[in-house]
Formats: sequence, structure tokens, C-alpha cells
Amino acid sequence: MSTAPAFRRAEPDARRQSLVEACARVLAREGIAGASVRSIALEAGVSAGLVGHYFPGVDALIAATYVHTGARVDAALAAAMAGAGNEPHARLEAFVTASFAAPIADPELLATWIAFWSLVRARSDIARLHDEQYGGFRSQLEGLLADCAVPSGELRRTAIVIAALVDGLWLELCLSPQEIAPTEAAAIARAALARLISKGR
Amino acid sequence: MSTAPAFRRAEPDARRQSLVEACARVLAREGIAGASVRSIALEAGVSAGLVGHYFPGVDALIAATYVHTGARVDAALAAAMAGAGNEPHARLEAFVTASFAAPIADPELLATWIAFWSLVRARSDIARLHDEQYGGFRSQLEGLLADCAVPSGELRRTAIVIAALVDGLWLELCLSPQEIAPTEAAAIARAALARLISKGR
DNA sequence: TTGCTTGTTGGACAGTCGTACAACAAGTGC
DNA sequence: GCACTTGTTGTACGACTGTCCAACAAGCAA
Repeated sequence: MSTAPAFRRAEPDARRQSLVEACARVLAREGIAGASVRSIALEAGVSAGLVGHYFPGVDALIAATYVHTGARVDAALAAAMAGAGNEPHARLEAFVTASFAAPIADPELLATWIAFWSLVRARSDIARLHDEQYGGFRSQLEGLLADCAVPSGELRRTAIVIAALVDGLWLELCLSPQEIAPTEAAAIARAALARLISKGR
Repeated sequence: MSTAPAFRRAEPDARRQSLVEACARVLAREGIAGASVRSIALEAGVSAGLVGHYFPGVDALIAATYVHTGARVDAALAAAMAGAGNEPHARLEAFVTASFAAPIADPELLATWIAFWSLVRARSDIARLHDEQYGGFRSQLEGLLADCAVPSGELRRTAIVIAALVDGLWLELCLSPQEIAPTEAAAIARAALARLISKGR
């Protein structure tokens, strides 16, 4: 009699991606403290030894997960802008408020993100990835602000303010969902945005 | 011949506090992943077994450290306001910009804070502590805003916006000190504050 | 069908984790 | 001086960690 295969082979890229996604789920559920090789492998449905086959170590897997998660956020922001038409202010508003709707306004995503933040101090490679991610976010914001006729001398500061506002609001929304509703967070962000980029006072 | 004492006894309260402070230093240096009973005890200069004598478990020690750290931040904010006189706008500005100077604008403090955030999802007691801490911060902010003649109907939203702004700016300042200088962060916050609480547009 | 490549498994290894507890000793009261 | 209380130490325990690697087997080529 023939038995079912004990496991099935996967394409290297597909396997790597499934490990990365499993790592993201574990980080979201248990935080950095629970992200062990064994729990990630269990989440991915493979043996612990396989992780070592695809990544030099668990640190590399976590770094790869950071890149993957960052790309997911970028894609969500791009999709939000794509649905906002061509009017500069509408595009900026879509970019800013996308952080307060799925899939970005998600406690699991924040938990993953916090796990990365917790590594920034101790791991210079993670610090570099963070700088790239945040720099890209701010630079996109600067481009959108320029389209909205914000003077070039104020671009940097305005982008920093809005990025900080979005980050802080997103953080609090995800940490205490019962305190602030997603729609309220988005409304607050829209109102603040209008005040921050209006001319004069 | 008489030998030196192998250890010295300490008052229970003093010992508890020294353990809490050691825990904060370890969290800041190594993050939540490195905050083991042994490393905390080593940092405090005592044996690992002593931790179990003062706290039911390492979780309770971390929670106590959260309370202690939160109190330190509150004290720094109170001190900043105390030095700002009685004029409402000056007090508000002092409260807001205190986050961008010592001892709050400190990568080590952020690292400690991030370690706590990473526990909010998994531990309901830490979530409760977070809600209390953030609620207190926002409610102080609402009081200051009321003194600055912000309409009561806008108090909640304005406080949320400013809290988010401060948190986001503080986060980025501590995560990437080379990107933004403390003085610039404070200047940005002051400018944004002026726009956010100015009447009309 | 046979052979080969290599993705995959499962166990071994040394180390660290949190917790519990018996033994020791510092400081106090007498 | 002695006895007592209890803060403190050191160790033992099982469970977990990351890494390594020999053995197995899935899937493809011939």
C-alpha cells in the first residue's frame, strides 16, 4: 500500500515567503520575545531545522520580515493614493488617512512594527532598514506636499510634522482601540492636516 | 582575622526600587528579549534568587518598572511646567516641548517604553497600565488646552492630536537621532502647536 | 524503473530561561 | 556573649533557546 507523502517540497522562493509570513504572524501574536525558531517553524507548518536552511539565522529571518512588512505598508499606501484621483490635495489626504483603515490600522501590524522598533537600538542592520523605511515615507510625503503648493523651504518640517502625527495617531489607535475609533482618528488627521498646510494663520 | 561582609542587607523598599531601576536599565540596553531575571539581578548587583523574593515573578517586576518609569516621565513634565510660570500658553508650550529635552528625549527611555508597548497586546495588566498612563497624559493636556481658551467641544480632539504629534515626534527623534535634532523637534512641535490651537484659519 | 539532487526532518548539543528551596549569614534584641 | 529573624545566596530542576548535521525521501531526469 502507498502512504501519503510525509511532506511536500516547495519552491525556494515560496518557502522563504511562507516563513517570512509565519514570522510576521508570530511577531504580531507574541511579540519579539515569542519569536523563536521553533514557534515560527510551527506556525509555518515545517520543522525547526528548515529555518536554518533558508536563513543564516533567526536574526536574518526577522530582518527579512521587516522588509516584507514594510513593503506591504508601502503597497497599501500606494493603493490608497491610486484610488484618489489626480487632485493633489485628495492624494495627500488619501495618503495620510490610509493609516487609519485596513490593512494598516491593525493591532497585529503594530505589534509587528513594535517588535522591529525594539531591535533598532541593538541591531545596526535593523536600524538601517528603519531609516530607509521612514525616509521613504517622509520623502513621499514631501512630494505630495510640494504638489499641494507647500513652499520648498517648509517641505521638510511639514513632512516631519505630518509623519509624526500619523505615527502617533496610528500608535494610539492600535494600542487602545477602545479609546479612539478608526473613523475618528481619520477625521482628526484630516482636520489637523488642513490646519497644518493652510497658508498663514 | 575578620573578613568583610559577603553582602549587606537593604531595606525592603530600597531593594525593591534598586531592582526596578536595574530592570529599567536592562530594558533600555537590551530590550524586552534581554530582560531576564539573571541579567536584571546582575545589573542590580544581587543574586538571581533575590528577585523571586521581592516579586512574584519577572512579569510583576516589569509591570512595577512600567509604573516607576511612567512616574519619572510625569515628574519631568511637572517640573517643566513648574518652571514656565503661570501664563497658560507658556505652560502648554513647556508641557509639549519637555518631551524633546532631557530626561524624556532619551533613546534609553524610548527603548524602555517600546518594551512596554510590546507587552500591551499579550498582557492585560500592562494594557491597563498603558491606558492609565496615556489617559493621564491626555487629561493633563486637556486641562492646559482649556486654560488656553480652546472650546470645550474641541478639547478631546485637540488633546489627541497634540498627544499624537508629541508621541510621533518623540519616537522618531529617539529612533533616528541623526535625522532630527532635539532642538529642531521642539521647534517643529511649537510651530505645529501654534497652528493647531489658533482660532479659525 | 533506476539514480540523483536536494528540500526536509528529527535529534543532539551546549547554553539560558524562570522558578523553587535548603543553607547560610547579617543585623537586631537581649 | 547568645539567639532569633529574615534578607540573601547558590544550586537544582525541567523547559526552552539557536545552531548544527546525519539520515531520509520527494520529485525530477534518464
